[in-house]
Amino acid sequence: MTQSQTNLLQGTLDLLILKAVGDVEMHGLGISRRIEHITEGTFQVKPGSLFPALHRMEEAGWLTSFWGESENNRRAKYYRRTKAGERQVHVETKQWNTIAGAMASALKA
Amino acid sequence: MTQSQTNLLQGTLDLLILKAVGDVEMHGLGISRRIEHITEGTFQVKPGSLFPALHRMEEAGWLTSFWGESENNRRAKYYRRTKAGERQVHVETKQWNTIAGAMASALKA
DNA sequence: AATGTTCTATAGACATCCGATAGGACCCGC
DNA sequence: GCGGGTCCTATCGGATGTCTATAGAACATT
Repeated sequence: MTQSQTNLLQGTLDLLILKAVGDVEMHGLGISRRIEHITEGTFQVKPGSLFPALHRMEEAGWLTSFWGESENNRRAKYYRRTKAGERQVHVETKQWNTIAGAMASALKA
Repeated sequence: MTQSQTNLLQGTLDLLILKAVGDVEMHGLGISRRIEHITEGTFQVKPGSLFPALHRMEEAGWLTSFWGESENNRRAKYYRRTKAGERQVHVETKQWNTIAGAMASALKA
C-alpha cells in the first residue's frame, strides 16, 4: 500500500513555476529551489516532475529558454516568462482563488 | 488542441465527497448534487468521476454502502461514512490547509 | 407501448505527477 | 590527470485520477 507522501496537486505546478520564475531568468534547479522557498518548504518539485512541466510550458508559449552558464560555471538552460506566461499567471491565479474559495465553503460546514 | 478544462483538482474530490456525505446516508447522485451546493456551484461532479471515486473510497474503507430505495422509488445505493472515513476527513483537511497555505504564500509574492 | 427521468455503471482517452535512472560537465583532493 | 562528488538536464515506465461518452435497468408519465 505504501501511500506516496506529498503528492502535488495536478494543475498547481504550472502556476508555481510561473510564480517562481518571476521577472528574472532562472534555470531549472533554481526554479525548483525557489518553489520550495516561496511555499515555505511544502512543495519539493522533483526533476521528474519539473522538466516535463518546463518543456510543456515552453511548448505552450508561456516560457522561453536559452542556454547559458550557471553561477557555478555549469551549462544551464535559463527560462524567462513571456507575455503569454504573464497572462497565464492571472488566469490560473483566478482559477486557484475560485477553487480555494469553493473548498473553504465546503469545509466550513 | 481542444484543451480539456480539468475542472477538478486531483485529490480534492475525495475530501468533497467525505464532506458531502456528512452524517446522513446519501446515494450517488445526491452526493453529486450536494457537492455542487456546498461549493456554491463551482464543482459539478459528473458520473464518470463520481462512481469510480465512490468505489475507490469504499474499497479504502472510508465509506460503506447498502442498496435502498430513493425518494423517487428508484433503486439506489446509499453511502455512509465510516469511522475511518471520519479520520480521513481530518487527515485530508489538514493536508488541504497546508497546501492552501503554501499556495497563498507563493501567490502573495 | 413509447418516452422521459432517475440512478448506477463502465470503457476509453488523456493529462500529469512520481520514482528511478542516466549522463555530461565542472570542481576538488590526491 | 585520475576518481569521486556535485550540479544540471533529461527521459522512461508506471500509477493515479478526471473527463467524455455511452449504456442499461427501473420507475413514471403520456
